[in-house]
Amino acid sequence: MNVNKRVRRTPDEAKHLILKTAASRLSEFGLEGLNISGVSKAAGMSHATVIHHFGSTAAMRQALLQQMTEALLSDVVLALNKDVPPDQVLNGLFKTLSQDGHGRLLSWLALDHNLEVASGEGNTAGLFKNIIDAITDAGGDRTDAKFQVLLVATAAMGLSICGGPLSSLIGLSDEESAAFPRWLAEHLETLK
Amino acid sequence: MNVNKRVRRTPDEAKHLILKTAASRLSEFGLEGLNISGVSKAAGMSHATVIHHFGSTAAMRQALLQQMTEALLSDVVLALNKDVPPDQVLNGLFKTLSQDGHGRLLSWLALDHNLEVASGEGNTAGLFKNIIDAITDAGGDRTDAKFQVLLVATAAMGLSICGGPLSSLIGLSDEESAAFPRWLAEHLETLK
DNA sequence: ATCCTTATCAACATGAATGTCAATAAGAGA
DNA sequence: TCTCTTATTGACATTCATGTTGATAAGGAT
Repeated sequence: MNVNKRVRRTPDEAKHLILKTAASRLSEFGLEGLNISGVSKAAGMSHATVIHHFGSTAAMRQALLQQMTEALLSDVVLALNKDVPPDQVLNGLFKTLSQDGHGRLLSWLALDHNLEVASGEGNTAGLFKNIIDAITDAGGDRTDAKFQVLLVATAAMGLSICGGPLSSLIGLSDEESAAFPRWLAEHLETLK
Repeated sequence: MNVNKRVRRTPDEAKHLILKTAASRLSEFGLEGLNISGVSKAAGMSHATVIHHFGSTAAMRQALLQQMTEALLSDVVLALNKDVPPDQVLNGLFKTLSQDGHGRLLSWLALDHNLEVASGEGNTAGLFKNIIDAITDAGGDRTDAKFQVLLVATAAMGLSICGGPLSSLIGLSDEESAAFPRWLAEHLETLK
């Protein structure tokens, strides 16, 4: 028979394992899967352990969503910093927002009012300002630039949330769906 | 003192009151506010009454989401049936999807996998086909038309979910935000 | 080896949500 | 007025998630 050997992780290992499991459950079951009992069971530990490391369910949620938010911001910054040609800024923003469930994260944050938004202390506003500056520098009206950013951001979010079902409803083949970002990028040029 | 007189509603009245309260709580607290105890308390009745009329929490949710889905489809059909000029089809679709929390409804349905989608038994696909036909009839490539529909639908959803926060992050004034749909409609023309 | 920190867990207590049941009363029809 | 249907409710049982506590053991330090 099996002697129940007790595993002992470092605090960092434990937190990483827990957050990894929580992220998996979030994408599978939605926000309602983000509870201590479910996550602890899925991670193969007792729920008391999770509470020991995070303190409460709310704190665990907060930690996961903050981690995801930081990943999102990091990706956005990455997509913009490596001297991207100005005419590719919107394309990069779109691709980033529609990747890795970033759009879904934003939706969860926006749809659930009781989630405290772990916004990057205002530097996100500066981020958008940079994007708009980049577009405007290439020539064009400032309001037009803002509208373009808004269009790209909202479209990327919508696509990230239910792009699959929408594509099949509309009757887009897989190849066509894959070509959509390129189409959008090309036509954003003509918008200027 | 007040003799607690017991109100007696018709089944339809009761169901309408419950669903109305549930809708209010849904928009205020998100999906987690859609439980029997909260709704019954907000509606001023015992939770046993809600169970009597709907049977279970899941059934109540189902009823509400189905009602909202029907309202959404009805609005979309309405926006298209009244001999809309073809060049206004996309504009109408956008306005409809970004109104009345329709986009948020679609997000909830898409984000929460355990919600059985009360889809309109495939007639939604026909609906989109009509839209695309209308655009293509006015002249234009079919794939382009599909892309336009996808862009409009996703943007409307994204705007409906977090248009407010995004607008302020981007630095759009209220007047500018209000002008966005018109801007999009005008520039959709140039996409053809 | 021995000690010490602490990650882990079982057991308990608590509270909230769900669903059941029998009793009550409101209103319609005879 | 009387009867019958049933909407409504309080009380109860059950399940589940949360958080606490004391005990245990894993692993590093001395």
